[in-house]
Amino acid sequence: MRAKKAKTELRRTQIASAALSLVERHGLRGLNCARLAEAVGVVPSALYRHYPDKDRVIDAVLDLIQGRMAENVAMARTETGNALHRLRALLDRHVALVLKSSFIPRVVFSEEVLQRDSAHSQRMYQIVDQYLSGVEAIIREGQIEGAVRTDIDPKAARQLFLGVIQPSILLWTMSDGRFDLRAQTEACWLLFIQAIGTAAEARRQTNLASTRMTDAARKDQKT
Amino acid sequence: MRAKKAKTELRRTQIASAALSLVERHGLRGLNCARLAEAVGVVPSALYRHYPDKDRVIDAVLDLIQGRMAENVAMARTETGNALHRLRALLDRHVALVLKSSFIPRVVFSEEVLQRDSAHSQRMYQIVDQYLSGVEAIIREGQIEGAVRTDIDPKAARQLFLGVIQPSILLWTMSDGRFDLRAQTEACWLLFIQAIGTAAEARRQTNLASTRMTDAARKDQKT
DNA sequence: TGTACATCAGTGAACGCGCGTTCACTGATGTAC
DNA sequence: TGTACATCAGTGAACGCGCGTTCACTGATGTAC
Repeated sequence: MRAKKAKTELRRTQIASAALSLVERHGLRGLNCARLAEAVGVVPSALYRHYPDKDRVIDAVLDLIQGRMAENVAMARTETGNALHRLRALLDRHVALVLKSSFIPRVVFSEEVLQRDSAHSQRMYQIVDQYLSGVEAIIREGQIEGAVRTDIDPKAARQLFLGVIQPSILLWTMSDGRFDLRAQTEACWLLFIQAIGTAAEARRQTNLASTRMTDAARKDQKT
Repeated sequence: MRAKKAKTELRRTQIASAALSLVERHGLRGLNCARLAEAVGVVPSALYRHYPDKDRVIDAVLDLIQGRMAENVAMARTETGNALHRLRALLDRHVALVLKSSFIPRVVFSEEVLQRDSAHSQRMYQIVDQYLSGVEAIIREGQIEGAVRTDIDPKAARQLFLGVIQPSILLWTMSDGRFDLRAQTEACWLLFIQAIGTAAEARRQTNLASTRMTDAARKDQKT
């Protein structure tokens, strides 16, 4: 059956978002021309009317991913409460994104693209760097607000923020569900607060955490 | 030219270590039958006299990798000084391994294998878990020695230890050398110490770090 | 408003590449007598 | 100790698969007169 003709501008966005969807669900490995064409509703060779090659499609996917991550940061920054609350909100969003079975953070923070093609490495680096710039901005605000210690290096802190999430995602991916992603990031977050929070904040967050834990336990008993 | 015949037991180890060497230098992507056979000095089909398929070769590589990482942990644990020194030694070994252009840690702590085949995920999980068990053991020793706070969760701490290294390796890989791996892990290590070290140790390590930094600066001026 | 033509998105067959793997063979090495 | 045979590692050609990509074509859509 012949697909209805569509303007190339429309098709380009259709292809890009279909590609993103495939990547979300199956990782970059799951993105091939046959599947992509099927998702769009055309034949594989038709893709070449709109993109010169597959790498340009991947570029488009990276653009969309960058947008989503920027959105996550932007949303977190609108949260009420102090800088640590906003950081925590970003962490939760990140975890939620992973649990929503989205491959996006796995793709960005893994090395899937890197080895295949070093041109995409640059883009990836830029995306991660932009994300971490957002983290750093929140941390600096925290230093002004008095929630974050002023004697710590914001560059190091933004790096370690990623360290709170990334290893947990890794192990969660490997473990096939046995690894408790939420609990582990929660535990690492607590340590992170001990490292960067002012003394008062560190105490406050520890108390908050134990509240969250008993809340979760109560919820578990109910269900 | 016909290769000299060799006992299959010998060939098996030759193939495994040639495969490891390829993986070290080019990642798992760089491991294919043609290259592997060439490295061993036989023809591709000859490999099938010794391994039933490529996945069994990868298994052998994972065995070797597990050995290397276990060795790293074992060596670090023989270091003099307290638990934080030993942990720091392990961190240095890990970074050194990466800088020695070895792909090993990248392979293990990335998701390269995972998506291709979930059978290998299990093995990877096991390897990482064993590594982190070593880290956890050191942390618990630290709690007994009084170098590590007793009110922190060793499970979380071992996770965050990985978080000190992994994101830095990621960015270093992407950045094509622009990212300073040593400096960044050093900075994250300092934060990590703030999180898990007892108050006295945290102060001590901060001082040590500033000494290391001026040492490095002096060294830089010399060269 | 209708006709003639140009444009351009969609098609299906085919290509070339890299890859893991098979298979009938060769010939060196080891073993039994 | 020498001969006959079995074993088994190495060979090269070929296969099948998945993949990205090309190309001559079709036919719908838009445009000029």
